[in-house]
Amino acid sequence: MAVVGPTGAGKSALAIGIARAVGGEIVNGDSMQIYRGMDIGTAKTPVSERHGVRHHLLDVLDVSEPATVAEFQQRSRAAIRDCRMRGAVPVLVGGSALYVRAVLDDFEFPGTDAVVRARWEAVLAELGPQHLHRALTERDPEAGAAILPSNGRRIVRALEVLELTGKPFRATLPAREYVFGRTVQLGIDVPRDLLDDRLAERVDRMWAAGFVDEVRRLEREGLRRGRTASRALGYRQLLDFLAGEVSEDEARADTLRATRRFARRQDAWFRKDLRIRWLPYDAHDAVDSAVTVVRSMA
RNA sequence: GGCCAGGUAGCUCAGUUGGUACGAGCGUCCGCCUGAAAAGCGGAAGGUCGGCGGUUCGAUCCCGCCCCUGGCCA
Repeated sequence: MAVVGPTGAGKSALAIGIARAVGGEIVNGDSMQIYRGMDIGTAKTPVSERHGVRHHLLDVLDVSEPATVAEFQQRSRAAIRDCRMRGAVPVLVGGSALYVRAVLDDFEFPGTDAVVRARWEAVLAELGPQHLHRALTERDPEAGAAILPSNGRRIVRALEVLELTGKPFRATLPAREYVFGRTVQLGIDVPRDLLDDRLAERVDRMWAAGFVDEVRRLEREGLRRGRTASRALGYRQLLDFLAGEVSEDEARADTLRATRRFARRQDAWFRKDLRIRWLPYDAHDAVDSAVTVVRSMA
């Protein structure tokens, strides 16, 4: 079972409720909660609120290490298999839509090579995305047509895959088909204006809980050089503040803005997945209905 | 009460020496997304240019009055 929805919708609490009711375990599907020490800013469920439910893939990376979807996919699937083998219901709690899909659906990642990647990135930095896009179109017209000339990141990856595999880069997402049997996704539905209010409160709470100090501490542990972790919501803005580039108030306002934008994007992404069963955010019987679903599949 | 600055997109502000507002950033809405995805990229919708009157062939830009905001002076 997967619990999805925009950030701040209440996924973690619902998932823990479900896990307790059916003898399940939580598998983290959040790209930033996998980092050790990123607690306040990622709204990681404190141990005291986990009610003894086992959590997988939390705190497994150092902030200076990069995270990747492919690696996450492997680890997450391993955790799910492990749960199933022990008879526990794995509950994937997903804030990161791509991560969730990479786990549940038939995603195959063609591999990567740091040297090849670095070379194309150097070309990108020097000549710009338009130039690279022409190079891509020459070698793989379909990928060239599917990827916008302004999107340097995707162009680089396409060229990397092309060079590595010698085969054209499939620039479109695979079909929505579960790889595991008996899979269900539950979405938490929150009206946007209400979500906006909640996110504002959440940012306030983070600040009150010492978010700035958390980032200051992580900065000493190498957050700034962490390719992935340094881009996390709030962390990025606070690093700018600590570097003296913006005021703390600006960092805070910007964090809220970015969080809202993110919530909208994630919501849009999940909405398109018609397999998701949506529950109202304030449904009192959410755990019960989830349990019914799980039982019906057993 | 007087003086100064200002009133242009939801917000912050550009701009037009009078001839259909070239606007920008942010926000909003929508779309794309396969090894950085809490990332990256794109598209769209929004404006009686404070109000009224005058000058003019024509005023957001000129003149008058009024209203509002901020600052200074009394």
